[in-house]
Amino acid sequence: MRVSRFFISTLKEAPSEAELPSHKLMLRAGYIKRLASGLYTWMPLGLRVLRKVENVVRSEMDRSGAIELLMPAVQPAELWQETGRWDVFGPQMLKIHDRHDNLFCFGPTHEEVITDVARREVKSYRQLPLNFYQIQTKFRDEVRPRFGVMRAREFVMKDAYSFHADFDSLQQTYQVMYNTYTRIFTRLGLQFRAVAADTGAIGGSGSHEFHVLADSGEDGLAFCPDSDYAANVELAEALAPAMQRAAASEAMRDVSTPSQTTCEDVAALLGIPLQRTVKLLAVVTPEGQLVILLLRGDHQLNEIKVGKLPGMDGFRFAREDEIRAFFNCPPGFLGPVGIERSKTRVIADRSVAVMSDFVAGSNKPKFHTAGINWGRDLPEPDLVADIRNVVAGDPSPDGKGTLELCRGIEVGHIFQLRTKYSEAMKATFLDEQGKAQIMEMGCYGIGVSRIVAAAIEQNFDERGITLPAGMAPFQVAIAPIGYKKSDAVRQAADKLYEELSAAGMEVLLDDRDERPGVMFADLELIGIPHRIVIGERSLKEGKVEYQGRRDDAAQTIALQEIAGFVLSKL
RNA sequence: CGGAGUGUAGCUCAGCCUGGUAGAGCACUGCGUUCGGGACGCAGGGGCCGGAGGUUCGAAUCCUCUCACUCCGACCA
Repeated sequence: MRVSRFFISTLKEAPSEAELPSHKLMLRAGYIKRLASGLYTWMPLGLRVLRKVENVVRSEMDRSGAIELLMPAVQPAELWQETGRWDVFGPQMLKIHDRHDNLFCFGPTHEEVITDVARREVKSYRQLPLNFYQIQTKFRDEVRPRFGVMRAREFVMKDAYSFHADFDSLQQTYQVMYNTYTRIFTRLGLQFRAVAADTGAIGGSGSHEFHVLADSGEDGLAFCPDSDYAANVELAEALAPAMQRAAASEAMRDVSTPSQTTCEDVAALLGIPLQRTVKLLAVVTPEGQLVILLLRGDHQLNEIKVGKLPGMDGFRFAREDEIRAFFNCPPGFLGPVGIERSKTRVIADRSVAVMSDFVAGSNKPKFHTAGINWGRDLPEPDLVADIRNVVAGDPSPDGKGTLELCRGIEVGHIFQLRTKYSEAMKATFLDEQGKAQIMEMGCYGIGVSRIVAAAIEQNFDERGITLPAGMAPFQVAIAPIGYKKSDAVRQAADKLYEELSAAGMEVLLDDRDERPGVMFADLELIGIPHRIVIGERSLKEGKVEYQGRRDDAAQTIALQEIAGFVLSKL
């Protein structure tokens, strides 16, 4: 491709909305342009990168035995009403209606549509197993789109759905997909980790997420360096402390905390470790009951774990007026002592249940209570459960060593759906006995457009994007110095361009006749892995200059050898 | 959804407090000089100062409402 016939629009300064390196660089390099919140145009350069990712995903999916199809982006409401997800999915789903006032949505995912395909098309166990996939634009009306295409509302996803005669078959395909995903992310040159995961709104049983490792990632991951345990923090279990609760040694008494409303401030004032404090969170169940959650001062609530407790699915945090009405005390001084248990439930985290002589709010403004002990000062909790996020240093749930934490960008997620959708939509087949059976299902997603951002998050330097050749928009750039002025340079550049192109390389010839600095800056910013500079000076000696995008310095290569040299690099 | 902040040229931003003819750098057009790391000079084009209402002789500037965007939070009581 000649730059004069292509479209490159780079920026010296990044638009102020961008925060992450990948977002800034994608805007500066002209990969993407923002249209509205969470909506981006893939400009020609960025589209080339997106297509490369798509192609790797497609080739590996094909290789795994999955079969590509393409479903409509717009889906009728009735399908979603069949599975009950029309309401469950909530405001994340973009609902639209046609001229006849029929309801549709712009598909956030395609379980319903594909299950409809399967129940119409699959009659016999002989047709199973099947694994369909598509690469398609999805729309999810995110609460807070951010980081460019990392968390966009409209994005490109590869979604696959498998159908099985039995659970064994599902597990086999699940494992094939696990291996396929591992191959895809390895081929793309990404540093990633597969972790056990929560199933969220998609549902089902077993589930793994694939995360690209990055400090800017929105997900916390827990892993054990001494074993193969790895899980999303949402899911990672905090084991019950091995220690027994110590006997009470202090008398319970109120302490003045005039302006200390957080555990941190109270601990600092009293000169005690944060681990000696307990914080109280008031939540409300869908039935309207106020429930008290207790956590150690240094721990964080895990809302997903709470949501899985009996009666707690769909809980929300109490509003301040509800708190004042219940405790007769403003937030900041709430505690578990003296609570009328008949009106509430007290759920204590496992680590809180073994505490003694602890400090919590007093339910009196400007005071906290110290020396609190279970049994003596208040009844035992109604429920002891794991409701906190694990922290670094917690024992690994598999009993082998301690956990470490890191952050990741979720780029893939595989689920064993089992019969959640096939049952609701009556997707059945006839088994060997001619008896109707419900199909087992799996589903497997990859955030194709997100991968582009995640890959750049792992591959950049102060000059721009440094994507590996498999993902870069072009593989080789030719930068002629004085393209229009020097016949020798122009002829050599054109000839080399033809030669490399004929060899099957994706070559970008910078024939803009720009000054060298401008060319170099652009080519580095947009991330071309290999650059050949042709100038009059070295050309007289039959030489050109080569520099890899990640090299510190250029090297001189004979013009006759450069094609073979670059080819060997690819 | 809650909090904070920002909306002025394609991009980055100044001007606003203290109302009085709308600015700079980059980008863009033309001419010239330059030509191996984002050149220089001269001459240009480009703005309903997010929108609506109000105050005022006069509003980018003050007031009210509204919309959009960004960040933080959505739990730490």
